[in-house]
Amino acid sequence: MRITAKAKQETRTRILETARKLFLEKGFEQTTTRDIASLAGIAAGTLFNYFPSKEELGTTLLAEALDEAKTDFLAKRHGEEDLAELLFAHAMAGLRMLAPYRTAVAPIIEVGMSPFASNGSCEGNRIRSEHLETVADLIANSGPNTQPSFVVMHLYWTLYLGVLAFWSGDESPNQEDTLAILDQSMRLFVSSLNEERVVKEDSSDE
Amino acid sequence: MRITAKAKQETRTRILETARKLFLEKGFEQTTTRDIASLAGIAAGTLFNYFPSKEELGTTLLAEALDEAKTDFLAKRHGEEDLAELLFAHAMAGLRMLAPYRTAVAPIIEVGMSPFASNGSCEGNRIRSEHLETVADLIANSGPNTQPSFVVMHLYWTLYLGVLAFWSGDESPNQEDTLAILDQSMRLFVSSLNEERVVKEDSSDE
DNA sequence: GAAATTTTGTGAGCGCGCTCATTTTTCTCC
DNA sequence: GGAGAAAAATGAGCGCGCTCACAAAATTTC
Repeated sequence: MRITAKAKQETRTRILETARKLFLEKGFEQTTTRDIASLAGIAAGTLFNYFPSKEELGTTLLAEALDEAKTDFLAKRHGEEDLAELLFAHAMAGLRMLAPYRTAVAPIIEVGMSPFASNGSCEGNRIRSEHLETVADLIANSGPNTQPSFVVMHLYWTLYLGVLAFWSGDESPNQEDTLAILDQSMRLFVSSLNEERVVKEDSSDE
Repeated sequence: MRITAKAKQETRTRILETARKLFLEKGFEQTTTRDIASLAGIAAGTLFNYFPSKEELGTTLLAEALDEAKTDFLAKRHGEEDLAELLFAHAMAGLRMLAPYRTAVAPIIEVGMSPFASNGSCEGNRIRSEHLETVADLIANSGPNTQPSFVVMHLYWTLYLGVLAFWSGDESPNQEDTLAILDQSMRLFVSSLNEERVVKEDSSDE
């Protein structure tokens, strides 16, 4: 049992590494699952014993990178900055880790993480909820209003995806235009948060 | 030549009507191009003489609805309201016309109108640029700063897509939650516009 | 260690969107 | 109206993601 479990794990990572290699080499859509399978030394169907879809293979790679980014971010001390700066740093940590995939991620993010209900990628959902959880924590630690509404969180995710979309196609040197958009998006988000706080205070009279 | 041109037009609209019917009946992804073709009385391949892709068939339907919405919106007088209200009304006009498609649009919008560069649907691009053009006009007529930056327009499109995404899955009665999100999004956008105006005024000193 | 059982691997094949060589129809010109 | 050219329709077929009936291998049971 031990041997088999280990072998399975090895196959899984071999598939992941092969997929990463090919996605980066030829792009996500130009890489076929048969390509990945044959280069990984397994049958075409076997790949789907390990990952339910090609999409999920992609999101798993992104999730790995973003998990690492999250660890990095939480390891650093972020004591005195204001919320907008924290959110900026948080998103930047993710972009840094995703950097190698930048030009290849668009199709993966587009359908794997989109706010449209259709999406069913479970790794994509995990990425979203983990990211939003961190954001909610940062908000909670920054002011009196502990629980941001789901409307606000939807707004955040919209803005974040907009940044990712821009970033994935950003042709400016070192993607510096992305920094401007990210900065503006996060500050805008914080201001909408503050507005909601005011509204809540108002309505708490009744 | 006349006769053929007319026949072609008829076939084209028959395809569109058939597609609309089936998309609404079974959803976009559950409808195959063969379904559409056979119900429209043409061969499978003929469909692609009229539309380059299934995706384009979908975006064409949306574009029709949104064109009509635009006409409706521009016909009404919008004299005294402030910019946020105008933008709200503009977006609402679109949502009203898209209403029948609400639960079916997600996959079409997701890939046809997404801000991700990958997308190549030409009707989708037309929808975006027409919509943004109207928005830019509304902005221009509302204040001194005639030309909003492309960063701002990107932000607008991000927020608008976020609203569409929410709306397509909104389970609240009459999608009233969508109204709240739309309102908040548009007001947020306007406030970011004003911020940019201030910044521009500041930097115009140098 | 053989038999039974469970787990894992396999690849032929399905249905999809879409292409393209070919056939069929329509138009043009005398 | 018949010959030739142009336009349009056709459907067999491709490559894709993915499934599934079956085979092979590993594990458990005796």
